[in-house]
Amino acid sequence: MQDGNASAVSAGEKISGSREKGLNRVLEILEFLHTTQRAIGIGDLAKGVNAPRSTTYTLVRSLVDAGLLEMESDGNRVYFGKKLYLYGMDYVRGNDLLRRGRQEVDNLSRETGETSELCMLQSGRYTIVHASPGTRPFRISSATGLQIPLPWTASGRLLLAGLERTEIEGMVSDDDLVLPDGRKLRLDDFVADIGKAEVTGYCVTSGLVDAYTKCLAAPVFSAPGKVEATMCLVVPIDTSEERTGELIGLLRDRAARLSIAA
Amino acid sequence: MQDGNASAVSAGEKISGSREKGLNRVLEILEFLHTTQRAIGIGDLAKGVNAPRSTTYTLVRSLVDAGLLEMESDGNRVYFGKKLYLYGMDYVRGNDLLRRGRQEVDNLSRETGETSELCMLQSGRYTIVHASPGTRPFRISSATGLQIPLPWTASGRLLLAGLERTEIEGMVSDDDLVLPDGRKLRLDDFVADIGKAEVTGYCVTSGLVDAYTKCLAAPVFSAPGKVEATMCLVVPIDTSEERTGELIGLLRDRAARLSIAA
DNA sequence: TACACTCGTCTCTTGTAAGAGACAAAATCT
DNA sequence: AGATTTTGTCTCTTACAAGAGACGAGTGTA
Repeated sequence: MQDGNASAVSAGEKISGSREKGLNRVLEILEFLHTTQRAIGIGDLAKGVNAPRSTTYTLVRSLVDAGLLEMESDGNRVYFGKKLYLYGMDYVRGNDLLRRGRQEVDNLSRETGETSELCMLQSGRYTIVHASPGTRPFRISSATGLQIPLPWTASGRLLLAGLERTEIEGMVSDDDLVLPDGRKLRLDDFVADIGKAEVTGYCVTSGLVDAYTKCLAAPVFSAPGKVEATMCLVVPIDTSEERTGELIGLLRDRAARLSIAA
Repeated sequence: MQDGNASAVSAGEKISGSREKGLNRVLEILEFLHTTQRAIGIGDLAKGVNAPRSTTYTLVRSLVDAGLLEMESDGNRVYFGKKLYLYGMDYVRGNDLLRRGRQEVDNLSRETGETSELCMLQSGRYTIVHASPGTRPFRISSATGLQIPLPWTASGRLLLAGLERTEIEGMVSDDDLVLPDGRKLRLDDFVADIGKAEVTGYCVTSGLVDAYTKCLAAPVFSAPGKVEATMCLVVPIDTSEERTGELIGLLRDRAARLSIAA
């Protein structure tokens, strides 16, 4: 059953090397475009995923023909195509949690004026699946699809609830424990946080991703004990105790509502 | 550049036959899931795209590991995965026209109460890229991602504006000319319709897809003369001349607004 | 006008992935 | 309980795709 199978052992990378399977090349291409977030020339693409140029041309042509990628009007650079958008919408349609979660997040940020996000694990990485900006003058950064080390976030602590310590270790690299400001988190503390978050049913982190915000998160369950996603609010770090409490209450309420129809 | 290259020759299908490239198999799998619109067992999937079972298992595993597909909780059936959703959102972000088009369509259907759609060509096929349902008691069918023969729609007539007759023939099969009620359209008439739509700057079709609706469409240009998309409204066939005229005016206005910042 | 790039296409070779098929275990039917 | 189908995994062969590299055309820069 899909357990820690050989290939899933994270990085791997196998020293680049020889004959690579076409499909893998394609997966790398897609992932690369996801990180660049913009159209890119085929030559650069080949460099970026370090694949041979000839191969890259062939694969890109297939993908463009299939509509997964689209050629920019300049006839050289490529980026994601309509087909991927359509498949993505299919995913949304087939996924109640995501569809309703997006809705709740949008509501929440409109009602509170704060930045709100829906987060999930995506192949072992913390991922912001949907974000709604809030109305504060200074924009709190956060974009859909962004991937962040689990230990930097409140949501990360909730998403790992119920996992064995060894499993957690497997999902968190040493680099992940180093915060943006250079401080290093101890794994023991992180594991302890996870346990605490599980029993309290929410999690707050202050000044982890940056010094000026704190992050409030509540779990969304797909089954008793199984955390499928989190909803969170990103607020200024000097938000009062009182308001923070209110927001957490609201957040937990909405997250619970989402949990119902798993 | 990219002109009618060998592979693009539509159907092809090559009588199924022998060794198929892995990537192609994957593309077929994705397309198959797009048509079924729901999770499906791996065995059935193999049948559906008629690929060997062993191959299908291998490919599906790759795709699941990569997050393009997700395994249903029953551990057998698969459907689209979060990665595809994220890539799809990347596409939206990188595509002004789509982003603003979705917005306009939502506005339009809210303001008029009618079903509204944004349509584009997707590898030679007419595709409903975004749809917003409208408030009428009877739901007019139309789903995002739906693909319909070009001659059945008003939008189809606009999207082919400016193409040579031979190009049009290449994009329309004989089957496409047969309407849902069995009537057969003459290709000449269709080509004539396209020319007419181009000069009038909008298009109305009555009772083509079904007997109870008419379809109003207006073109969205990405460059002078180049129709990139259409916006359309689907209304009851007995809508008065007067209201139809109003709606067309509104539609053309909004479509023109979309055309500005190509 | 030479020089140093990158781009897109082609050809040829060989390493390897697609596929056939066999298998045990699980699920489903009778 | 036996019969029948389906599921997931494995092995082995060979057809063929990935890759190396050469080529001409295009672009910039010294």
